[in-house]
Amino acid sequence: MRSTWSSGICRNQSGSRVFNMLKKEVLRNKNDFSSIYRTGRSVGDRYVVLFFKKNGLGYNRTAFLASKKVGNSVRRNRARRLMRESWRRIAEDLPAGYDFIIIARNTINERSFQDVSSSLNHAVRRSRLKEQVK
RNA sequence: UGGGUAAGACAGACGGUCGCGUGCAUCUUCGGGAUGUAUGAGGAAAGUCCGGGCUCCGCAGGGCAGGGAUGCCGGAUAACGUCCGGCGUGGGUAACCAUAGGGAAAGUGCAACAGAAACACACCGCCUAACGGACAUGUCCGUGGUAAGGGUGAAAUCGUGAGGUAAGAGCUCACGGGGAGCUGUGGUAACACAGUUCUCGUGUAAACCCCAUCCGGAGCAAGACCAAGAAAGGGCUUUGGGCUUCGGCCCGGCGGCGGCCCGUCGCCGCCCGGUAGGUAGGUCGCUGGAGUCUGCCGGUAACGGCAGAUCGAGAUAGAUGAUCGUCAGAUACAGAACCCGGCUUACGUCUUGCCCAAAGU
RNA sequence: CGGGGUGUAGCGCAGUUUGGUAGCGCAUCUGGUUUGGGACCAGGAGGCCGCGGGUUCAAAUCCUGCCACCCCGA
Repeated sequence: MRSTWSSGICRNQSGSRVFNMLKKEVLRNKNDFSSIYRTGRSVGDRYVVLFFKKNGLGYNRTAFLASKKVGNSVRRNRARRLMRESWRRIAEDLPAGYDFIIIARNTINERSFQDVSSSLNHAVRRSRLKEQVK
């Protein structure tokens, strides 16, 4: 009876599915990465940098990166988890057919979920993706 | 109470909501979908410093040289450079801690600068008994003796006292110190203690070396398989030499087996780009093992034996997060990547034993 | 994840094998030369030899732990 208690957040009752990241929505090919870096657009904010580009598919693909500049593996994992959780809450409002790369800056250390989430929201707003769709 | 020292434990818990990996079951539009359920990082997962398992190099073989590692004794272990218990040495008021700790009377090398001299020494100093010379009955010069004193140095011939002497010297003696040999006692042994004989110039082997013991190379990106794309074609000629019963055998060449030899395995002409590998993907390897827990027994201990119970990650751009509440308060170092045993390094909280100091009873 | 290498003056490098003096080039500073500058000439300063222990009388060098950077392997 999950749909009963989660009716406010989950869209099962209203017909659309719950947002989960499927495996095909993970960006992993090396050529796609260099293509996005070369010809895609980018938006930077205080804690994250967002790259994006149209991919010609009917769905979005996303990658979360934290380089060694961020810190050791614990800090890198923490950064990616915060970014992924933030992304999960806004991803279904984004237009379909894009590739995204979300990169952690080293300022992300010691930051709370609230900080990272608002930073990522700010970056998405500045990217004007939603206006482009309209 | 303060300081120190040793050993051990934990690594927030519980509940609500959303989210993630994997196993299993069911459904399925077969999609790396859905639902349910179980489970889901560490004491160091780290550094990659050692030791193994496993895989490939055909087997992992022998000898030699060379190289590497270890190095008190006994034990533990699959093994170790690890661990345990002892011995010696050093440090600390103590509890306790550290210890690459074999051999320098097998040989070679090195010891800068300073200093006269660093396997043997005479610069200053002391003496000149013996020998030679001069003046002349005592001095000077030569020659020679001397390591007690000065000075140099990290290090200079065992220390103190007495005898002795021309002056001195383990030259002699007393006491003390070091080393080697022998004997005895205790101990499995390292070693300790006692006696006795001889002896008294250093350090360095984390310098070469000697002695004893051990060591093949790479590493899961090892390696195996699957399907896909692409290529497996042509020419010159008779294809290492010999024998042949046409199966092969002997010799030779090339290559592999970390170096050489032995041994062994594979291959055998030339040319045309000239050979069979390369690219990206998937599956396996991939977690049940020197496993974990409990009890009993043996052992000072490391550890071992027996019995019972139990299954606790397996990702592949890489799964543990977000948020709310309660507990007095809530966290440092930090994330499995083939698997184990250690070492080292990083680090929060708590408990216990012991030592020192001060005060009180 | 695994394998290998390098850290010496502001920069680029010797010296480490065989332990005792830390050196070279460029840059920098001072003086000379020039009307001035460059070039040239002469002189000087600048180093806890990546960090911590150990061996040794003595360590950049030998041994042993850390740290940082770089390279290679699908």
